[in-house]
Amino acid sequence: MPSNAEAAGIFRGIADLLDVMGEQFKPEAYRRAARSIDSLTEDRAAFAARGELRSIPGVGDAIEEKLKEYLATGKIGYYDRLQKEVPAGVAEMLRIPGLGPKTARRFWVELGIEGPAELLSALDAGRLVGVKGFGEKKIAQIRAAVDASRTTAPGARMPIEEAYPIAQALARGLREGAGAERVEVAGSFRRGRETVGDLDILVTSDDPTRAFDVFSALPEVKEVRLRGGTKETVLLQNGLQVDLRVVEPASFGAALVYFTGSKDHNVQIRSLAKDRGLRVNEYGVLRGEERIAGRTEEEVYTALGLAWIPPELREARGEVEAAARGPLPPLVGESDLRGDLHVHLPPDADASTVDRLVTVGRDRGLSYLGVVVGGVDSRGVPFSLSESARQRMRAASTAKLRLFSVQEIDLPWMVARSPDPAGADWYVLRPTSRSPTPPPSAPVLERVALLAHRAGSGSSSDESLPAWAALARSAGASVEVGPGSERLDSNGARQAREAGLSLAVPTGVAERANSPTGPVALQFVRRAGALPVEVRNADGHAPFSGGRKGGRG
DNA sequence: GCCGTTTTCGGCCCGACTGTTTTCAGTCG
Repeated sequence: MPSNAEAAGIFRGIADLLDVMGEQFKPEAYRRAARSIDSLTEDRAAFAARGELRSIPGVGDAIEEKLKEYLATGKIGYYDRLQKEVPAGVAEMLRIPGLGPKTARRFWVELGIEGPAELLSALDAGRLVGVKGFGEKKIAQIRAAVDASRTTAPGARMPIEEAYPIAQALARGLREGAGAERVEVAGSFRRGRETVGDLDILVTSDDPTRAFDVFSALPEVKEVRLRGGTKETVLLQNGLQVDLRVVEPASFGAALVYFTGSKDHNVQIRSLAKDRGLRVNEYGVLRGEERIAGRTEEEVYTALGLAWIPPELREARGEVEAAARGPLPPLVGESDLRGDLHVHLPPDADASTVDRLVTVGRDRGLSYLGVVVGGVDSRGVPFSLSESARQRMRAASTAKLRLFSVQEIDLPWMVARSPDPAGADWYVLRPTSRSPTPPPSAPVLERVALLAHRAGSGSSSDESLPAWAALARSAGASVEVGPGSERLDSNGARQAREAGLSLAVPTGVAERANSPTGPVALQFVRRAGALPVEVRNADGHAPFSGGRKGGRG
């Protein structure tokens, strides 16, 4: 079955080839369609079946025809024809940073260079020397970029939970060292995308040079790529690229909107502004030369006649139209969380671990915690919380913060042995590698609060999800959303939500203070558009709290 | 190639940065 990602990939390939051929607007049109198809939560085929391909933003007559052709034959003739016109290597040269379609075309047409390898030998042979527009620096720059692109995978994206501590450290370094009043990490990081390609950091400072100096000297930074009056680009030790921009306070909101994106969201609000005789850029909303908004994001959206839109929703999926109609319903937020259904303590947890958990839980304003007291670990080995920790759970559970015991069950294990009914207040079902999809006759237990379902590795269509959804529904269980291999990503969460399932968010309450789990999980459910009422641990009641006393071990 | 509460044709975001330039082209985000 051809996937959305494959179709999007072909359209990107078409865009690259058209770029090299010197087309003006078609490449962007194909890329826009590709982005749109990539972000679909429903398989494209389902749209085709209902004749709704045209409802996908960026898909018109021509691209609809090509999608239909792809669905029917698995190929797109137009792409095949283009590939015959342009050598594959010419489009490959676009992957080299700093080398765009104009240059690739010139190399190909004027110098007969048909790919990165030939480019390298041309450089070695000195064939670029004396060519108009190619000075000494430019040639050195191209060589460095070609060399770098052979060793590092271009376009590699980093999981957001991996980027999170790095972003926190950079922001902290800027706050402490550069005296920046406001520091905000924008880009896809702020939108809570599963992966980030780079980081965009915005700061306010009246001394940009000092901010750049401080930033370049942070231990995470490997080298400075470029530095101008308002912007610096660096490469981190781990290969991640980070852009730092210094903006004045009167423009901070506009810059935040601009650099948070997404690209398609920005395009949409710009065209909206144009309709109203306004202009939006990273400095503000302008009527003629007069800046009418820019200090805060709210100001910017209001000036455009829009309600403020949470960053997680800024993907040009209808959020602009909704914000034009009025305020958006508030998405689930940190302050809505009442408890955690699924808290893991470390293997050596004792009474003092429980005490620390209680302190953090109280500080976070939570009113219940379901602590895992036993189950099977990822290797299939049974584990059990120590007796001293269990005793402290019973003692420390209060009306204000109740502690519940949770038993984890993985599916084959559950089929083989029924769990001790007295052992837990509720259960968490965990799939294992041995049970990718539940059997139709999977037994249904009582008091299953949570299904920790493996995410479809970031793909937008997860074929096993319907089976898991059916199991969750029949068990009355919620599905866990968040980073990691046993939780749904935001696409999965959106699908689950559209299927009417309730969601659950880990709080990261038992993890170290700057752990990404809680904040990233919250971003994922928000990207799925979840309201507090759709999130089980945000609805004010502990699951099954009426029937049993907490703290049984 | 897409799109439209002014348009079915004529637009298509726009500013920063770099390098090779004497006023700009290319790339990037």
